[in-house]
Amino acid sequence: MRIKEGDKRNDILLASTRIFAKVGYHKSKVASIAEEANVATGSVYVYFKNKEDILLQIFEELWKKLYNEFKSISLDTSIDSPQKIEQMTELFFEHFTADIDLAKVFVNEQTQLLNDQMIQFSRYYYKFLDLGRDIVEEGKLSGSIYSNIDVDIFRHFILGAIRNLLNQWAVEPDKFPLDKIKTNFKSLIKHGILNSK
Amino acid sequence: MRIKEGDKRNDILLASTRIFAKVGYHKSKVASIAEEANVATGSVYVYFKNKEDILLQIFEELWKKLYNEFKSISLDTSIDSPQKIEQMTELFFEHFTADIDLAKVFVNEQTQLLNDQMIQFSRYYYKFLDLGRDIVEEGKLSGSIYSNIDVDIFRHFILGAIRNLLNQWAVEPDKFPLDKIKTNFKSLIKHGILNSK
Amino acid sequence: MRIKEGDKRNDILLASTRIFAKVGYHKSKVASIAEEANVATGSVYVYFKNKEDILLQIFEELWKKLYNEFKSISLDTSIDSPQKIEQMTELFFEHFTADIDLAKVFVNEQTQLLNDQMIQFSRYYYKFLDLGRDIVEEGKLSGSIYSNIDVDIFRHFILGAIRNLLNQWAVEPDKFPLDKIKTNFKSLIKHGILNSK
Amino acid sequence: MRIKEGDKRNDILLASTRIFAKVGYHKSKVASIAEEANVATGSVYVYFKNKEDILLQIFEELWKKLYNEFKSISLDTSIDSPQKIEQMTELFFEHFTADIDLAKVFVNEQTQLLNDQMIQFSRYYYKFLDLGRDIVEEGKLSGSIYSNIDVDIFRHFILGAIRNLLNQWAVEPDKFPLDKIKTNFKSLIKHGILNSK
DNA sequence: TATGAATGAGGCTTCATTCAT
DNA sequence: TATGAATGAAGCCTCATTCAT
Repeated sequence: MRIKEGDKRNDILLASTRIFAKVGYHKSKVASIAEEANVATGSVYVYFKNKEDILLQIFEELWKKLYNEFKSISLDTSIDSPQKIEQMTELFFEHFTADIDLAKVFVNEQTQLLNDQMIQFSRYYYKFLDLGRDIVEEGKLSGSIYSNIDVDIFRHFILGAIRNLLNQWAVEPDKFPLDKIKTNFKSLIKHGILNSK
Repeated sequence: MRIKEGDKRNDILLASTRIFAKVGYHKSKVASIAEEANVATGSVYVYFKNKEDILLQIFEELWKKLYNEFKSISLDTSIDSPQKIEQMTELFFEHFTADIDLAKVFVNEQTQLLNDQMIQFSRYYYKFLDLGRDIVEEGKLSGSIYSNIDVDIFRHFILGAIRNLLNQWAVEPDKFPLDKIKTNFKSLIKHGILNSK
Repeated sequence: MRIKEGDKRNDILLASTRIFAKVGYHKSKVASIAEEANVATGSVYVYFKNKEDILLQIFEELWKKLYNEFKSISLDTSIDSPQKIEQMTELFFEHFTADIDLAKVFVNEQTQLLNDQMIQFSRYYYKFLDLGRDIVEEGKLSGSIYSNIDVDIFRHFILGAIRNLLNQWAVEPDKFPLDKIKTNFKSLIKHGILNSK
Repeated sequence: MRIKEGDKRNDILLASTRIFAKVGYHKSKVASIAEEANVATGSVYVYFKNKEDILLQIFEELWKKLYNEFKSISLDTSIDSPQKIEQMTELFFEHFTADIDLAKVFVNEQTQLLNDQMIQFSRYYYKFLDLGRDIVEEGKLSGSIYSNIDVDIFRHFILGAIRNLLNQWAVEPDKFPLDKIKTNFKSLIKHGILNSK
């Protein structure tokens, strides 16, 4: 007996994340998702338009949450731009390492889906990207960040790097412990590799 | 008129790269590949075990070439480690921007394939990664690269960043001109974002 | 209007028997079976693992029925062993001549399937063979059957003979009327051909 | 280097018999046959119209040989009908037990092929059957064989029994040693099972 | 005759989606 | 809403046969 309405939709989202993480979106079967969610196959179509819609909704929820968390950092006037980037990075890693299946889905499915379904993809993702831009712009203006850095390129630089490190962590958590990843990541973003001393 | 040996296999590889780039591996149909290659459907199976094998062979050829090109840079004793990294980056961008379809396939399909078929995936990729490690180690020893950088993490940091930038370039070449990407990328890798004045 | 449960599975079994009888198992197409059963192609796979499974299930049902019918004869203590053999023969012919398609499938497909899928083949067939052995052993002990007859050989002797006669009847029913077959068969089994006067 | 012409055709026939015996006619691939025969795939079609033709030719050679061997027995006036049947039985077993692959092909493929290709099937098989009829008729006339036996039915009775016993021998030679099969078979044909003492 | 790469029709099976209940 | 049996379009792959050499 379900506690309240809406549970079923969420069960399906959670089950899908698990299944997508395990075998990949294209090899996942709607029937398996339904089974994993303890729901009838047909019920999936009560809550979602089709299989792709499930994936889109996973990303919708993901970016909605991330955007909202990031927004408060973005609006904080007590810290400077590089600190904001560091906090956002921290938050980003935290969010995904708390849910390894979600991390795998993000790493493996977002690029393709984005290329295919640019129009329908979560607006929150684009708003999230905008937040990033604003923060970097702010840093460039205040002089804390190199002024010659292209904001758009930097955003995709950093996202790509994070994504790949998350993937390595998800695949081999022992070889890539989170602390080490985060420390190195922050250092690389801030100072690069050159020992300019 | 029979075409001389070897051509058909290559025709199929080229056609597959085009098709995979356009619609993605999973949505590609073997029949479409055959048509694009001007070959009968069955001929695909003369040269490849199955559809996945085509993708594996694309990566085999890709990494074999890249590894060999990178090896000569790696062995060059006249340049230091940061310069090697810069040259390798340059070569990497060149290789993929010369073949936008190959770039798309690399960006969109490699991670999933690697997760699924770790064992069968091109050994040259792993040898390529090893080259990268050696160069960074060398730089750390010689003092030109920060000694606290973890080599494994750095390799995946840089690869992820490049991959995502290649993707942006492939999707919106006008918004992400190659020169701008390369300049920014090199600067970010070398010095990071902090304006240390 | 959905048909009540159980019907579709049986429809498919009956349709398969007809199709297998007409063109042989290997030349039968799943699509034809589905059409003959007034069912969608995919529905076949709701009830059966694959095409071979249909054939296995046909034999499963066949030998289950035959075994159960034979068991009651076997247990009857009011008749002696030769009479039991006669009754079983009678029943055997009856069962197959009542369903000529089933007869054809039995005649044409069982040996190959048995050689290929010994493990999955109906256990009822082996239990049926055991019943035959028990009856002959019983006859040998009571003295009504030659004691020098090897039971295993006799079982396969008689089965082979019946099978081939069923085949002739199925192919040319006019040339091989059932009564004649049965009379001759029983006589041959009992007394052989020698006119020992 | 081949010794003489005609070898290749025979190589293919022998290879086919082996392959058909091992996996069954329908599951045999022409390419496998060619490989087994050390011949190119295309060469098979130099000597045979198609795959089915190979099977037909195997049976053509088989029944031609058997017919010729049986004819001399049939014409021998020094032995009576039951003795002829015994000799033919002996010959039959000898022929197949000398070539277990041929036995398997005979057992598993003849019935289906006969049902499908009645017209093209070896005339020698029908002539062989005729020999059998003549001998039995002769026995009935001379009084050595029960006069109420139907010749056609008897022929198929005996062929079916032999075929099934050959199959058992081919599958489990240890459980069904040839001597035992032959002794029992002859006894059953001659006297049946009833202990009429 | 001999070859074996090339062909492409065809079949089995899968699985997202529907719909009668 | 919820179900899950039923659907049938679609795709991968096989393999008998051909044919240019």
